[in-house]
Amino acid sequence: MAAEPAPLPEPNPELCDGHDPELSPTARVILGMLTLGKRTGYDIKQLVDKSTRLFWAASYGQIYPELRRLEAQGLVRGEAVPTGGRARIEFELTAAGERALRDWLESDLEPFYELRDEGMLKLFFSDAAGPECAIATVRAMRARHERKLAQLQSIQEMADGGPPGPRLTLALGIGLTEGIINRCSRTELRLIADQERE
Amino acid sequence: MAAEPAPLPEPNPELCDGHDPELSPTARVILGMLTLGKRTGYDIKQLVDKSTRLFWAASYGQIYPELRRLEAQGLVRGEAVPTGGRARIEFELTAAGERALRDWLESDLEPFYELRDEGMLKLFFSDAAGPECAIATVRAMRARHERKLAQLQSIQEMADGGPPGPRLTLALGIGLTEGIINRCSRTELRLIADQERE
DNA sequence: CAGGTCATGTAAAGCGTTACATGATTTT
DNA sequence: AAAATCATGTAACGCTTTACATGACCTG
Repeated sequence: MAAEPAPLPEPNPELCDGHDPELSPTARVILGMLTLGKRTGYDIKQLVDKSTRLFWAASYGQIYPELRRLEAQGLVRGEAVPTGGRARIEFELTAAGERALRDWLESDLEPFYELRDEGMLKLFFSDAAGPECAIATVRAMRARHERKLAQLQSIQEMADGGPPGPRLTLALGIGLTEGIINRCSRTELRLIADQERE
Repeated sequence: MAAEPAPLPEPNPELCDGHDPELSPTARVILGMLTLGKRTGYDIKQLVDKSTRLFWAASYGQIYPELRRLEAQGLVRGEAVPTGGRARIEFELTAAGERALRDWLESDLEPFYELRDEGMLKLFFSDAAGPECAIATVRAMRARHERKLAQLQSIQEMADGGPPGPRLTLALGIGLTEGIINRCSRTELRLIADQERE
């Protein structure tokens, strides 16, 4: 079984210094968003919420400290650009930052993937409750993904004229979500049929 | 080693006011797994790794303290059942635990859902790297889900004669994963075609 | 008798959200 | 004048993983 307790004495890839101590999760979105131009922490958060949020979120409490760290590492450069009396710090990628971003994008390390789906968990244990439990759960799952789909479709025009990366990602996301909704619908119908057969 | 000298947290930190302070995330899997009968913390971890892990994980560092907390809340009951000189504590649901589990299963609060997919993020930013980046990324995504599918199929016999909840969940999971793989394949082929057209 | 599995647990660190606190500017 | 938005940031808390530590039992 390929379970967790596999403490292989893995040869440390970071031993030879002079190279990136690996980007932290939030650093990846930040650097990525900065390829679009100079942004403030606030801007980055808005962008994330409008684009990657459904598969990669970030909060202020994560973004601001991380920007500081990235600046200390020389991967971004911040410049105070106040608007009137309003504080404002615009960040942009440095050459090292661009390199780090490309290194990450081109690395073939197993990309991180994590799903936490309470609906599936409820379905799994649904035998411990009444027979409508499974149906309600699947219905809730479908509803959530339908909302998600609507949201994705609503930003499609925005991505339309843009670069291929976001366009592709959106198209793939829409496709995946449609597939999920279909599966949920089918499961739901089958459950209802099963229930009525009794 | 008998872990008695350890500073047990206050026996009654929870108010005994007849209202559930909502199950913590890990508590949900634990209570659910205990519907299958008496289990040790170790057993629960094995079960999670073999069944729900792909959409709901749990680690020892979470399970053991949570079992203590659940016992303090009166939702589970632990009994020492040593095998020879080997320490062993089997837990089972109490009536209150069963009630809490049902309450959770039947609650219609928005179920938690969170996805963190580095592959999608890479695809989103793939314009900042070479044109093979997007292809490699989608290929890696497909590969991961193919592995996941194989794993799901490998446990299908195990679930076959069992209760409907796990069976349904597995079937849905397999369907979803197949859909994802298909989308990835199509995206991949299209990217390759696009690249060759130049 | 070595190596794997069973079984317990703790400590530290990382990642992340939430809530708070502050104040300026813009919109209604 | 109120409300929303822009913009910064911190502190507290919660969840989870990782690494560690211990030891008994089982199998080859």
